[in-house]
Amino acid sequence: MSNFLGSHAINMDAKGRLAIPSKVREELAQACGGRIVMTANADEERCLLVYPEPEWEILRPQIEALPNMNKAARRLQRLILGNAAIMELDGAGRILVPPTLRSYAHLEKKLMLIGQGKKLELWSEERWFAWLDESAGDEDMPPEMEALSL
Amino acid sequence: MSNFLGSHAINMDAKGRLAIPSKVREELAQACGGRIVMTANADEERCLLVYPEPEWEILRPQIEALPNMNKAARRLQRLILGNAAIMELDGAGRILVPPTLRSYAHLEKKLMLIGQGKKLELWSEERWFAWLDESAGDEDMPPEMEALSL
DNA sequence: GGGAAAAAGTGGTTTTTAGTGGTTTTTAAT
DNA sequence: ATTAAAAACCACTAAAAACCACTTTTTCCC
Repeated sequence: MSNFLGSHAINMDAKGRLAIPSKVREELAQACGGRIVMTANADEERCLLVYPEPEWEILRPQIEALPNMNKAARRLQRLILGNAAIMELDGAGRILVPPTLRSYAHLEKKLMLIGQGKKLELWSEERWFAWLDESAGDEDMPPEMEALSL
Repeated sequence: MSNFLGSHAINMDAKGRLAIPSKVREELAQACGGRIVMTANADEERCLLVYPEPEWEILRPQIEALPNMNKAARRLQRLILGNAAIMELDGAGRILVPPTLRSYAHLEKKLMLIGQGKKLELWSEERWFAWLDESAGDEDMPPEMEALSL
C-alpha cells in the first residue's frame, strides 16, 4: 500500500503537462503501474486529488452509494465522481492535466504536489502558500486529535 | 528508546546541509541507524520536527487515521504528512534540509537544535531566541500539567 | 601546559540523474 | 482527404547527490 509523504514544487509546461517527481513516480509505479485517477477536492480548498487506481476503486463505490437525498452528499458525488479522470504517465513520467481540472484548481505554471498518505494533493503554489498562512483557526478538533502527543 | 535532551547551535551551509552534532548523531545511529523523518511543526511556532524513523512510524498511522471531514484534522494532516521527508545522514553525518521545509521554518545560516525527548526541534536561531523572550502568557493548561510539581 | 593525533565540521568538485522543451507521428474530426 | 489536435518520442540542460579534500577544534599523552 502506497504512502505518499512530503511536498514537491513542480512546474506545468505550456501544454499542461507536469513532471511527477522521481520519488513519487517510483511509488506510483509500484502502487498502480502508473495508472492514476485525478479528481476535484470536495471541501472548501480548491485543489486536486490524485489516487493510485486501486485506492480509487475502494473509494468510488462508497461515494456512489451515498444516500443522495442529502444535499451535501449530492455535492460530494458531483464533484468527486463528476471530475474523475483516469490517466497514465507518459514515457517521460509526466501527466497531462485535463483543462476542466486545471481551471477548477486554478492551476497555472507553479504547482505544489503534497503527499497525504494514500493520496496526493495538487495545488496551485500561490493557493497552497496562502492556505498555509491562514490563521490556524479555532475549529474544534475531533477527540482522537486532542489526544495526540506529537 | 531515544531520549534527546539539551540544545545545540549549528550552522547550515549554502547548499542547505547541516552537520548533526556528534552527540546527537550517536543517539540517532543507535535509535534508527541514521534514518530520520523531518517535518513541519503544526502549531503556531514555525519550527521543524525531527523523529527517528521508528518513532515516526508510531505517529504516522494516528495522523492518517484522523477523520478528515474535520477542518482542524485536515490542517494537521497537510502540515505533518505533507511536509514529512524521510532522510539519511550523508557520509559526513550531515542532512540536507528540503527547500520547502527550509522556507517553512525560515531557516537561514544559524540554527538551534533542541532536544525534546522522543523528538528534536529545529529552529532558526533568531526565532528561537525571539520565542524565548515572549511573555509566558496566561493560557489555561491541561489538568495533567496543573498537577505537576517541578 | 604544550604538542600531537584524532575526530568533527566545512567547503568544493565531479558524476549521475531528473526535468524541460521541441519534433514527429498518429489519430480523430470535419 | 485534409487539417488540427493530441500523444508518443527524442535530445538537451540543469540540478541534485555522492565523493573527496582541507581546516578547525578537542582530547589525550608527554
